[in-house]
Amino acid sequence: MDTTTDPFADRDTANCSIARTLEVVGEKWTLLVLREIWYGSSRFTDLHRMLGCPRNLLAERLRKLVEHGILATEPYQEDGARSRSRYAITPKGNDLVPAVLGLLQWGDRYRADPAGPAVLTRHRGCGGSLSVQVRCEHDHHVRATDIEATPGPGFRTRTNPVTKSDQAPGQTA
Amino acid sequence: MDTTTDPFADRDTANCSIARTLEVVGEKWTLLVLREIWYGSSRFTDLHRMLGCPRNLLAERLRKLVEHGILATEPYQEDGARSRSRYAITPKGNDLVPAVLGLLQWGDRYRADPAGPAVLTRHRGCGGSLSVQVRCEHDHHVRATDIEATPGPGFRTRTNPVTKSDQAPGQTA
DNA sequence: CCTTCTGGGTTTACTTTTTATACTCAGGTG
DNA sequence: CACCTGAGTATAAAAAGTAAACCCAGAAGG
Repeated sequence: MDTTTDPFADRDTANCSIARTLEVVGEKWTLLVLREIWYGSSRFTDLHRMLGCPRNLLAERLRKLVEHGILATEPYQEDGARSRSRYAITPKGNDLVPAVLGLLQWGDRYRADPAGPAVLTRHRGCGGSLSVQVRCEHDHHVRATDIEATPGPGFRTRTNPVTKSDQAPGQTA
Repeated sequence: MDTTTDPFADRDTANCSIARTLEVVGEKWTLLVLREIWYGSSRFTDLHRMLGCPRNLLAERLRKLVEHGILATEPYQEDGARSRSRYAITPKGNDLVPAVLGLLQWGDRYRADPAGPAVLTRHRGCGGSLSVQVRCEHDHHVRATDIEATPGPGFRTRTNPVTKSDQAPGQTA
């Protein structure tokens, strides 16, 4: 590792989209709440029964997911009952599917039940089983070892809060 | 939701590959440790400096990742120094790339710096930028709303710990 | 041989999250 | 009016995370 010329060695690690995503969905239960909603639950009590998590945490997680526009509440009414609200996934929430399916795929490969995966995912209609893939814009399959990370437009170093194109290399700590 | 015929309504939610994956990599800092290693760090001190996380947590996370075969330690030696060990990602660890890139992609879309993503990922060689995609085995692009989940071979209900075709009902716990 | 330095941790005291369980509140039903 | 249900709040105890000090092995200097 050449730390003197690698711009990453001095980058501002707080400015990271992985970290920012985890700030929203990285707490315990959050991704599992979404899982249950994808699997068909939508009401507080159902989510609580399926997850077995503390009720206050469930309430808090739902609030945060709604705040961030990943879930939306919509009113519903069972007859002979007052109107209540339930939780539905939004398109922004659905954009988390590749990430979560990536976790599912890894778990299926390395940590599934001896009998096999508990859940199979299929393309509705065509019925084909799914996989999460990394592709480049020329549609090549990209293996982990063929990924190259470079500074983007929002890149910042620790010492230089904003990196513009004419930026001189910063010094190490 | 028809809870009387939906097998998912009574499924054993603990038997889930998403949950099992999160047991390994779902704790705070774990995925960020992997991020740093993908970005090029490998030594304890470098990881600690980049992440700014508590040293004991870093040690614990590294231990767990090694235990699970996601990282491996390998000895290295700078001259005039004793041999130490550093951390390298394994193929099993690299299989987490789609999931993590999924998180990155979501963060880039919804929570990036106003200037744009801090980091660009490219296909080495071809240079094309990357995307994480869900595809079916017939290579169709699959949108979140076109995903269907069905019970797989390891499927269990709460009341039936193991679901085989001929299974008699067992007791819980 | 003794002291100091460095990388790679461990210990400890403290704060924040999570957990479990009890309680509340707004309608609707008998 | 008492009671039930879904959807939460409140609260106390346990677990996880944090910050900062401490430790240890070997190399280097004196």
